[in-house]
Amino acid sequence: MADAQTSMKTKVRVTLHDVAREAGVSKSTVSRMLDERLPNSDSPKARRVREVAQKLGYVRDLSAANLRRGSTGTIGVIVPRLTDTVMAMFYEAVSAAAAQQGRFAIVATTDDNPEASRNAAEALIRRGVDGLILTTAREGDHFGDELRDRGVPFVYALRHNGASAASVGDDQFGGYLATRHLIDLGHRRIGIVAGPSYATSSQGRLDGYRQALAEADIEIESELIVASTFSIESGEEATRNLMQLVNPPTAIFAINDNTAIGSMSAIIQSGRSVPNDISLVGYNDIPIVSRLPVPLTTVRVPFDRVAELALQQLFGENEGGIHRVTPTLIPRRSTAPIG
Amino acid sequence: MADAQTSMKTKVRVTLHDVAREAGVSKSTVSRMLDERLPNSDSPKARRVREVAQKLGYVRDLSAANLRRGSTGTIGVIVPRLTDTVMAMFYEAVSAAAAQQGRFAIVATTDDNPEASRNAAEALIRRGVDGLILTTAREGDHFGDELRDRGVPFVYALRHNGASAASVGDDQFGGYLATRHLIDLGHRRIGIVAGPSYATSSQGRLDGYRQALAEADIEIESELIVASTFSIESGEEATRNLMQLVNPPTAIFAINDNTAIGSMSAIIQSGRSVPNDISLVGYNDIPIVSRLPVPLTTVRVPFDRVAELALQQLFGENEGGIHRVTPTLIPRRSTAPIG
DNA sequence: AACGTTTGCGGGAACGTTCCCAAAAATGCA
DNA sequence: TGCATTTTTGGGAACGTTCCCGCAAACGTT
Repeated sequence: MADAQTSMKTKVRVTLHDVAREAGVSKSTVSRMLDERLPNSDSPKARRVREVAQKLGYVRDLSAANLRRGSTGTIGVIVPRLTDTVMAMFYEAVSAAAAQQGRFAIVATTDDNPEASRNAAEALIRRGVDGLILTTAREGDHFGDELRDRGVPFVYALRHNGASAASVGDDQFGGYLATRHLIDLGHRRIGIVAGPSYATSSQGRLDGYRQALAEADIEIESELIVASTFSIESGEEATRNLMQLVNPPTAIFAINDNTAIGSMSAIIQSGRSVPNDISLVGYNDIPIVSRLPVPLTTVRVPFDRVAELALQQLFGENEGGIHRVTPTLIPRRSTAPIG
Repeated sequence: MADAQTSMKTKVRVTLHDVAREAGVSKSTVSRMLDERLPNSDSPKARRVREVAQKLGYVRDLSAANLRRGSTGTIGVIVPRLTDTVMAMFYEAVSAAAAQQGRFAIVATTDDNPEASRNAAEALIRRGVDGLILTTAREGDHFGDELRDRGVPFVYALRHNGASAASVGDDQFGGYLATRHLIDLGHRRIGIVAGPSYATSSQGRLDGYRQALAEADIEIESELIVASTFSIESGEEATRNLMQLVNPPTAIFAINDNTAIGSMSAIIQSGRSVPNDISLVGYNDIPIVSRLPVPLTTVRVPFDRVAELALQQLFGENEGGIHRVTPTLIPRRSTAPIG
């Protein structure tokens, strides 16, 4: 700190006023010329101002600008945790999409705890975000109403609560794709690690599973549908149960890649192999799964698209309602024709 | 948006002035009573002010406060990518440590591109961060000098550049632990997927490897040391090379968990098994590796400690220099006595 | 009781922008 | 050229805080 004080460069902040003086115009003019929201003119005066600003190393003080403008150009993202690669991917997508609009995304985590979720939102709002993207929707979640009452723009993403505006992947279609793929490979006895009942994402995928089976005239057996969370352990446990059935499935659709990794572990521990004994499909295509010893067949969700849509919904160009983005199946070595 | 406008609550901002009026004191007093940096008194007047503030739903306008205070209480973190779970863990640790100081951490990614790194720093500085934590140090990196000249406080983390202040794990010791563990299990022919030469983290771990071998009077063979990046693919490729040696190693130390996952893949593809044929050690203990079919022995780095130290270095309570945090070995099933 | 010393409080000037508004300059048209 | 209209410009008032400073009240000490 002492260093900074005594450094050569007198660390005086270059202000709008300095630029104005140097360029021989008023600060209002400079402000206008440098306003990134206006189409920037190329009149000689404008050029000159920009040049001078550049030369003096002027950077707008965002605190001051925000205060005056009454908005911060910041959007808040709430995720359960960043160590869940899906959430990291999504946040990066939001961040990129926001940057393209000249906005900045900041993130807070909740560890899937509704209480912490409220705190996180509070922290972000205090920070003055112009809008909130929530990935933590639960079934009977009224958090959105609360935000609406407070006048904070928000949109759900990845999961929805059935009511508020949301941008999500088409989970039912994704679930359909995954299951259909297994059916096409000849499997008739297909288990599903079904995820939690509170999340619309897992429910949607489960619906897709049912739809595909119904379409192929395969009876839906409840013993093949095992609830779980989104965690690896949970996938492992659920799959262990499936493996212990008198008549175990020949294929498994896991609700996401994490649970699929757990599944794979359980399958191998039961002395079976993927895909020879059991075919396995995951969901999300997180980077790691394509590099596993047996690369995982999975469903890819275009998160950048989901992020874009969410932003559009936040900032008006787009209607409310629930927007769904179409996922794609990525076939890999973990699925094979029934042997 | 129309909704927000027409909502019941006239969305007038509650300001310091309103609280002052309601409580019958001046705004200076309110400001003082509500200043979180001062020890908050419990005089009757203070109580009253807090009470009124609470009642009116006052929240300080951070833009205004930041403008006046000249600092934002925000610290910027620059990471290559958040989809690298190590970086996500570290960022979460920083975020938590910052919260404890009443600060807020924001993050920008660089995709390991020095150019993008500069942009990221620029964006964060524009955002008015009080300090920067960089995880992207490279060998002859002069970015730090640049920041110093501009008077921006910063500290390197996880990797360092040999000169500037940094908070890192003790990589040499970690590398020693990993290698020593393999030696203790009877291995004498130990390969290393050595990571890139530009990062002090991988270099340190490699030094630890050498140290352990030297200590055990095992000759260091250059064919057992294979450079790589930090990626899964790279680990896979490096390990493939090791497997093709006339006299392949009986154990491998991979520079991080990602490369270890790649390694495992290559080992299995070569028809060998972990740990029966080859013992394998990773580094970082990212959540997934404990859940792999064969749980991975690895070295755990206390990221919360690293984060704390980094913050201390940023904000003065701590000297510059390079602070090292001691890692621990986490033995799991991927390592076994030589057969 | 008188006098320094601390403590608490309020007025008001910053902080660096943006944006309203009135005035000036440039433009168009007859 | 003269007048109406558009565009550009600068002055100055916000935005909501914090913090300096002066004053009054409370406190101790002799």
